[in-house]
Amino acid sequence: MLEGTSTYVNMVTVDVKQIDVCCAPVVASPLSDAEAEELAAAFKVLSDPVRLRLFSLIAADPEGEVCACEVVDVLDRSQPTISHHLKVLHEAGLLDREKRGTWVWYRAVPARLAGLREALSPPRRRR
Amino acid sequence: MLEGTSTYVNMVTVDVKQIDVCCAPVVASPLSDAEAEELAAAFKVLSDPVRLRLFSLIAADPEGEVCACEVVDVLDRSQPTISHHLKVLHEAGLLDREKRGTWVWYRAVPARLAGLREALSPPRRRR
DNA sequence: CTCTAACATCGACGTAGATCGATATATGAC
DNA sequence: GTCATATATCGATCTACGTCGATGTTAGAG
Repeated sequence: MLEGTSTYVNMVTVDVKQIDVCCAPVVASPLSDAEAEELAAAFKVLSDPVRLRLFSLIAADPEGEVCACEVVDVLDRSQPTISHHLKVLHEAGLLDREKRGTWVWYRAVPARLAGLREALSPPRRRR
Repeated sequence: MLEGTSTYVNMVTVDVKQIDVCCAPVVASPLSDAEAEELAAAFKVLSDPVRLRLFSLIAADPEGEVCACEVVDVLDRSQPTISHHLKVLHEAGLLDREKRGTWVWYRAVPARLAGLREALSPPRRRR
């Protein structure tokens, strides 16, 4: 839900996937091919150090949001590279994006992170 | 600690690094360069669908351990490819490895998964 | 010893992706 | 309108890595 991508009719539409809780716990039962693809794609987004630092920078910010202009100079990468990584994080549902005038502000999406954490959760205790 | 890798003597052994809790929560404070590198490397291991299915297959097994010979035919990959992925998972500390005769048995390492889950945890509540 | 099966290693190939400079687009100031 | 700044897109380059066939290694059976 949310994030509607294309509305009702979506013919091909590779994604729609990423959204939401993402996946059942890896440890609970063997992942299907589709589940594995989806989860792997999510972790791939987190598998780059620059993206991790970008996300961390924004998620840990006391104001709760950060202007892109602030992070461009912090890490040792060019502006196009930073822009690229922010886009990847946004498309993965990890960052919310809001344009105000010339600037773009980013906020972390805690629910998305929680979804990934769920996938790493231990199985339900049996009694 | 734990995770002794090969028993006492292990000569070359590139790692030793990865071990343990891995990283402070991403959301708590901005990651350092080193922390980001380490965490990214960990997530990279989980960013391949075949590896995820392999790990899931083993972690979800009721016996708690799985022979490599059982998983070779399950996924649609060659034996060298499966062997490669099992090695990556083992070196990342996600799988324990025990050779018995001709066969090799793998077990999931829950603590390692918990470490990664920690890194995705929300920050401590303030009061 | 020979033979066979399980697993690992090697080398090569193909694709994905991180990076940058150049350039395009958008917004506000003047 | 012009100009400057913030951000996005494009195209090219370089490297990382998933994959496989061929081959090597180890272990048990006979």
